[in-house]
Formats: sequence, structure tokens, C-alpha cells
Amino acid sequence: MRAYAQQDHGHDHHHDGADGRHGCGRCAESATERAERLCQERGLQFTPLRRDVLAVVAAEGRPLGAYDIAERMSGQGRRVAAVSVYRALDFLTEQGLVHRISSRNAFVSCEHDHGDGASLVFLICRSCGGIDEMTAPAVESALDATLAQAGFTPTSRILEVEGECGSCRERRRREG
Amino acid sequence: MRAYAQQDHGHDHHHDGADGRHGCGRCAESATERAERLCQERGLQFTPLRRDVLAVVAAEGRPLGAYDIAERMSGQGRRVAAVSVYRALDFLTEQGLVHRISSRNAFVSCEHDHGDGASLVFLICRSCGGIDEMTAPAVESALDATLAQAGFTPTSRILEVEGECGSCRERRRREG
DNA sequence: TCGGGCCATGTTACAGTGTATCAGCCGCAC
DNA sequence: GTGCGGCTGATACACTGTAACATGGCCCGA
Repeated sequence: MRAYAQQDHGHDHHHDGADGRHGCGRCAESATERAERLCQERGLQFTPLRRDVLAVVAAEGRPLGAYDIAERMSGQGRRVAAVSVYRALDFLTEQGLVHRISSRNAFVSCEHDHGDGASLVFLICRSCGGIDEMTAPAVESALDATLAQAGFTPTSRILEVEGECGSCRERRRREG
Repeated sequence: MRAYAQQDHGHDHHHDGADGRHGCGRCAESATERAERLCQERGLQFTPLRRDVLAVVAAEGRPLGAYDIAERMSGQGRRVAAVSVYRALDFLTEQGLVHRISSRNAFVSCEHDHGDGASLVFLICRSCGGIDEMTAPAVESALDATLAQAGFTPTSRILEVEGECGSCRERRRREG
């Protein structure tokens, strides 16, 4: 996974070990840095809570539930309630820093600098649990044409595909 | 809504009153008849519970939650637990008689005789709560091409669009 | 400086969604 | 009859999400 991301995010690694995803400090770091800059530009507060939630999600590289996030952030005297996580996620989602995966009730960090209106396609691998997002202009225009013909005015689009990613397919083929 | 359904379901009516959807006996009837036939063909049991769940969903014409369905089926001495509804919905979903709307955690009856592999687009109106499903071959082929390029093997696709349907848009324009 | 408004967060409670598990029933094949 | 598998009932529980209220910090105008 991620090997086929249309827009790579700087360092070339794959999160597709047999164990699923691993925490990646570099992903988390670049994500928070980008978010910090973006919030500053927009005059919004990038609070520690929001930063930490984003860092956890970004480090994971696969969809995480709000309660999982809360759990990861808690410990060592700190207790983060799921409500707080939800609020932070609301904020991050509004700012396009995090995306919600409806089919999983989970969240992933957005690693693309796509425009506001862009509709994304999420590719979720059933085998490794990894996820990738990509823009697909051809799909988008075809969909827009279909909607226009139907007289429907869209405000948001959800496009999630489940299946098997290239890496897993390859591995399965090799291993039998 | 439904005015633009690509494949009509027999009688020409719209479920878009100002009050949202109404129960439609004819929708329910045709849906259960079709389901009965289909189950017979496939050698599956179309039990009373499954029939009733389908009838409730079909009569509604908009996404219904499992607990809503259970509530509607209960009363007058009969009590249907949500678990039973879920099981029936699992069955109906597997048979393609009902679709799950991920973004709403709700279910709608399928009124089309589309093939097994067809991927559907769901149009959900924020104003009237109505929903329509349509096949969109152009979208599908564009998506397939994109996935193939990414090396991703899809097993299921979710395509849900929120917005305003033609009827609501027209009404809003008229009423100011 | 004081007060008020706004925002972010904490806290509790609760509503809504979904699954695991066990038990009973029924039809059917052996 | 006996066993088996599929369907349903029932309870309990896990997971997901929101409402409501309280607190503390910050800025801003009086």
C-alpha cells in the first residue's frame, strides 16, 4: 500500500508488514507540521489535543476508531476521553486534515494537499487493513455528469472501495 | 426523488412530500413478491421475519435504522428484537434485496434488478431524507480503470452522495 | 480592572449501533 | 427416532456517537 499513492508524502516506505501497520514517527511529524502551518494560515488553534490526535492517526497509517485513539493517548497519568477525541476529530475533519471512513467508523489522516472540493477515493485493503486515498478526476467527472443528469446537487461524496492491495496480492501469490 | 431512477419500479409515484416519506403498500408488496420469487429460484427461505423486514424497509422509501425497523414491527403483542432484524438484514443484503447506507448506518430496499456485480450510486437528499439508487456505468468503468492502475483488486464499492434532489431544489426555488 | 463572551476541554450520562452466545424450535435426511 | 443444520428468541455486552453542563483560559470593551 501507499506504493501507488498518486502524491507521495516525502519518504518512501510501506506500511504493509505482515503485522499490519506500525507507528511511524515520521508520518506523524510531517502531518502535524503541515497542520500547524495550515491552522496558522487560517487563524485557527492547533491545540495540543488536536496535535496529539492527529499524530496518533498519522502514525498509524490505517483507519483508527475514536476509542482506539483515546486509548493510545491515555496512560501515564493522562486520561483522554473519547468525547474529546471526537471533538478534535471534528475539527481535523473540517479542516481536511483527517478523513472519516464511513464503512469502518474510523479515521485516517490525510496525507495529500488536495484542494477543498476534490472528492477522494479510499482504497481499503481487507488483508493488511491499510488504506490509501487517491484523487480520481475521471471518476469525479463521470460522477458529476451522472448527478447533473439526475438533477441532483451534491454537497459531499463518499467513495470507498474494499479489496486487496497490490502488495498483499503479490505476497499472497508468492506465498501460495 | 425517484423521478430520475434509471429503472422505474412499476408505478409512478414520488415519495417526496413535505413530510418526507410515507409508507407505501405497493412498494412493499412488489418488493416482497420479487424477493419471494428470487429466494425460490435460489433455494433459500423467505421467512415471515425476512418478508416483514423487507416490507417495512420497502414501504418506507428512505434509509431506516435497524432499531427503527424493529420498532415498527413491534406492537400488538409482537416484539421483534433488533438482533433478529440484523439477521434478516444480513440475509437480505447478501441477496441484494436491501442495501446498507454506510454514511447513515441505515438500510434501504433495492428496487432494481441490477446484476450481481453492478456497483450502485446512492443519492441521499439532505432536505427530504429520500434516497435513490442508480447504476452509473461511466462512473464504474472510470473507477475500475483507476483501481486497475493502482493495482488494487476491488471486492466491494461504496458510493454515496449527499446533496439536494431535484424535487427539493425545485420546491425550494419556488417557495423562495 | 472588572465583567462578559467565546473557545477548548473535562466529565458524566445516555442514546444509538452492532455482535457474541446460548437455547429452543422445526424440517429434513439418515 | 436421532442427529443435523438453519431460523428465531433472548440476554448480555461491546462499540460508536452525542447531549448537557462545568471549568478554565483568552481577548475585548466598558
